[in-house]
Amino acid sequence: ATEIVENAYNILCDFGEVAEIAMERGIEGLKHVKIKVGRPIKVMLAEKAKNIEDAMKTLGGRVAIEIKYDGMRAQIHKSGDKIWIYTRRLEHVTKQFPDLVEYARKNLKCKECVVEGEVWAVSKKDFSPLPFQVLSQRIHRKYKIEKMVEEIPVQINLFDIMYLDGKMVIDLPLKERRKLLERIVNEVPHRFKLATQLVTSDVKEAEKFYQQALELKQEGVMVKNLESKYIFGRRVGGWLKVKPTAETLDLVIVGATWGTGKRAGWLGSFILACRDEATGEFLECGMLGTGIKEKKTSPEDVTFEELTEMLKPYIEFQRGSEVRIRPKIVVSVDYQEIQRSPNYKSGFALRFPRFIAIRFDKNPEDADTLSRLEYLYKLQSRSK
DNA sequence: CCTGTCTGCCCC
DNA sequence: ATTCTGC
DNA sequence: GCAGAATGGGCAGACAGG
Repeated sequence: ATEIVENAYNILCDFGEVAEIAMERGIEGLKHVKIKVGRPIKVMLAEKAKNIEDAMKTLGGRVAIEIKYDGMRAQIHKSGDKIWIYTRRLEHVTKQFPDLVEYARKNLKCKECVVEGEVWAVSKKDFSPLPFQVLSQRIHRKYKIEKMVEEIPVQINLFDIMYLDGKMVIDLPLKERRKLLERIVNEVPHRFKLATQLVTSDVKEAEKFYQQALELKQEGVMVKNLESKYIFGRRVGGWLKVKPTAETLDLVIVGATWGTGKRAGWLGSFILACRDEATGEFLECGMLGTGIKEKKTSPEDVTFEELTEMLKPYIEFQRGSEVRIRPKIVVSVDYQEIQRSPNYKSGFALRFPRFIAIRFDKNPEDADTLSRLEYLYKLQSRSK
C-alpha cells in the first residue's frame, strides 16, 4: 500500500490530490493514477560508478551507454501545440527557453508525450559545449530572455520517454522506450537531438565511447541497464554515471567557517589557497566542506573534530562564523575541473571539491602554485 | 543610481 | 553537485 | 541500500543602504 501511495505521489507531486483520490476511490484509485501532461513528475536518478568496467559488471552483460552532457536536466511535456519545460527539481522554466519550446513543438511527432533530456549551451562558432555557467545565465532569467536566446543558443539531447499518446510507458524496458523516442523525435542538427547511445557488452568498446565523450568536452557517460524500467525519484535501478576525476591538488587551509546542525561546534568548511610563487602570498581558490568524517571508523579517517583541534592554534581572528587561519596545514583535494572564478583572489575555483587527506609531509611552501592551476586550467580547455 | 548582501522546495 | 551516516 | 543532511561554485533577482 505504501508503494502505491508513493507511486501516486511521484506522478502527481501533490499530497492533497493523492489524499483526495485515496478518500474517494481508495487504493484502486491510486493504482490507476496516470501522468497528466503539463504536470511534472519526479525524475529517475543515477548512482555513481568508479569506472566503465565496474559499471558494466554491476549492470551485467549488454548495456546502453550514453553521453552525459554537461547541462541542465529538462522534462518536456507536449499536448498538441502546448509545451511545458521543467527542471530536475520540477521548477517551471518554459518561459526561459522559448527556443526549445519551438523545437519541441515542431519536432515531437505525437499528440501527447512526456520526454526527458539534457540541455546545454552550444558555441555559436563551432557547436562545441560551453561551460555550465554560461547555460546558468538562462535558467532563472526573468528579463532580456530573447536577447539571451540569441546570445546563448542551446542544444537538447533527449534520452527518455515516460508518456506517449495516452499511455504511461515507464514500465517498458529502456530499450523499448528508446525505440519509441527514436520514432517520435525528428532530429535537428546542433539543436534538437537524441542522446548519442552505444549498445554493447564489450568493455573495450565502452571505454572507447567514454573517451570519445570526453573528447567532445562532455562530462562523461551514463551506463544503463537495457531492461530497466523508469523509476521515479529514486537513485535505484539501472542507471550509473561515470565521469573522470581531475588530478589531486595539494592546497593550504587559510580559513574556515564554524559548522551548523550536525557540525555545530566544529569547523565545518575550510578555505583553500594556492601559493603565488611570484609574491609568496597564498591566494584563495575555493572552499572545502565534504569528504571529512564525523565519526572515526578506521584509523586513517580524518574527523571534523581532529581537523578543528589541529587548526585551532593557528587561528588569527574570527568574525561572525568566519575564521582566518595561518597557512600551516596542507590537504589533498579531488575535484571535477578548475573553473574561472570572479569570487576568489586566485581567479580560479574548483568544481565539486572534496577532501582526500591531510598532507602531514608537506609545508605550505610545498603546496600547489597559482601557475600550476593556470596550467591545469589551460590543459583541460585544450584537451577536452 | 550604484553597490553590497542575501536567497533560491535554484542549477550543477 | 559529493560525501557521510543513521536507519 | 536508501534517505537525509551537511557541505561545494555560481547564476539572476530582490532588497537594503549609502
